[in-house]
Amino acid sequence: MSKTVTPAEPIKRAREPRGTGRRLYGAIAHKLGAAILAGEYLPGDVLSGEIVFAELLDVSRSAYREAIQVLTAKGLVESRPKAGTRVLPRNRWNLLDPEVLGWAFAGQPDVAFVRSLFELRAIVEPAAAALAAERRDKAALKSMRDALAGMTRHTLASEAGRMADRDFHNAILHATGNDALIVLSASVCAAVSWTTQFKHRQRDLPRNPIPDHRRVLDAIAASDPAAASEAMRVLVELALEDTRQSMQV
Amino acid sequence: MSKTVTPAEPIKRAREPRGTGRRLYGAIAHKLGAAILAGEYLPGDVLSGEIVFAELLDVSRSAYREAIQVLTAKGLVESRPKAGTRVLPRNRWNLLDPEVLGWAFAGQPDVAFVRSLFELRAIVEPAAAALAAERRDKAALKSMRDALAGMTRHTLASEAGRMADRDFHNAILHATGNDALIVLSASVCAAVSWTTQFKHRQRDLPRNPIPDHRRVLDAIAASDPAAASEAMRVLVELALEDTRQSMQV
DNA sequence: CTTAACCTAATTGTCTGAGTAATTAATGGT
DNA sequence: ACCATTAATTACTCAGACAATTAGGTTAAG
Repeated sequence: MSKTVTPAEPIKRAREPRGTGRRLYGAIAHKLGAAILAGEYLPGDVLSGEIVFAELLDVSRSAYREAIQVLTAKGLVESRPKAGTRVLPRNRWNLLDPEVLGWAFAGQPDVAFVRSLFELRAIVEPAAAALAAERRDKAALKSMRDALAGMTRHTLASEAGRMADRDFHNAILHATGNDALIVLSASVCAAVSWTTQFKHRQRDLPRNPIPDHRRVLDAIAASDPAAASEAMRVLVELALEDTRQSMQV
Repeated sequence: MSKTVTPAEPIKRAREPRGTGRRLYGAIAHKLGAAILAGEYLPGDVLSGEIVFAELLDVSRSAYREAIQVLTAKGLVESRPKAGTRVLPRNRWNLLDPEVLGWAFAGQPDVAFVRSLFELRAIVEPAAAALAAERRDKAALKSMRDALAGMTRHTLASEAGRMADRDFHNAILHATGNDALIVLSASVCAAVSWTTQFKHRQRDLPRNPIPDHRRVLDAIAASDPAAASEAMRVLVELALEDTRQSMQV
């Protein structure tokens, strides 16, 4: 059933920590985007008119409209005169957009969606590892080695460690030299760090991830596509296994 | 070298055919987005301030700013007080966003980028076909059959035929039941129709695509993942071959 | 009764102009 | 040479008016 919805509370104008949205319109977009991803506003729901909604958020219509343009650009809503702006069906959402992904993980993420992401990783990353094994140059290998060193030094429980993990997967996708895959890296890496953070939020790491990563690196360094692909396949599968335990996926 | 850039000419206010951008801010976003994708504005370039740029486009600052929010949401530009709004490096662009993809193909698309897209298809679509073979239901099979019938009835030279082709690939990705893959479908299908249109722009179709598609459909209907994957692999490879001939990829 | 054309009202879209806040770059003191 | 302070530039936010579009109801015709 589609009904017209209103915001729960005004936007906090106080400077927020950072990352949510440095500017007012960004904060609004974040708030609404997260609400939509959390299922607070359902597809088909229409956001009560610009004037009343902006009024309730205690912001100007300009700022509200600019936020709506952001959501529109990401396929979350659509606005038409007389009809209002309504939440689009889920299949129109750009779920792979890094920012949307962030909104999805701002709340309790849907287990089915997390499973989808791992399935995507299971498809893309082994293939990418194989390509990387064929095309890697010295610079790319150095990036991977540095990232692995970072993962070893800091643990995955720390922010720095998760960033190193992200860098590792990022370096592999970059080594493919494929623009489309590199763009996917932004999404995949976001998924990696979010799910990793999730695992640690609930229990501490049951398994040392370094050996898995090292096998991938060694295969790529040895220019062995088949081995790289297989090693990466195992890595993603184990990661899924860990995640499954901690969030009943 | 990064310099400050200005628009070439004002926005045509007359009602444009359709599809470019139904609203003024959409038209501005389309114009600027296409210009950026075409390399007219290079990464690092800064768009001369809001006031002067909007003035030169002959639009209000509101409309201009809303357009910039769209580009920002897609990772093409970034705005900061005192620094201006500048074009971001290419690796920040959301190249898989359907709208960005459209802008990329609005001009002469980069051959390396087209090759990247085919490589992505070659990775994703066979895997998706395999998953579809495992999980397809009657409704999904019907969608595929209908799409294939549409491709047969209209030719691929017509818009309707290309839409049917799009529907076919779309149906397969939907049949996987994987949200992440379904989102990718929007991008992949855009790539499919754009490249197909490109092929036909230069020479007429050298080969009948129906048998290739039918083999995929039959394998999925038979619940044979390996055969579906292989059939799809061949299909994408042949499509790449055709495209390679007509645009020196 | 169904269908098509028309009108109206509601809502988003666009414009203008003013003032605020953030950030960079220059300035001056230590 | 380095750090705090200041100034200037730019995007950001606000307010209010008017225009353009269209959903939905109304009327007329088939």
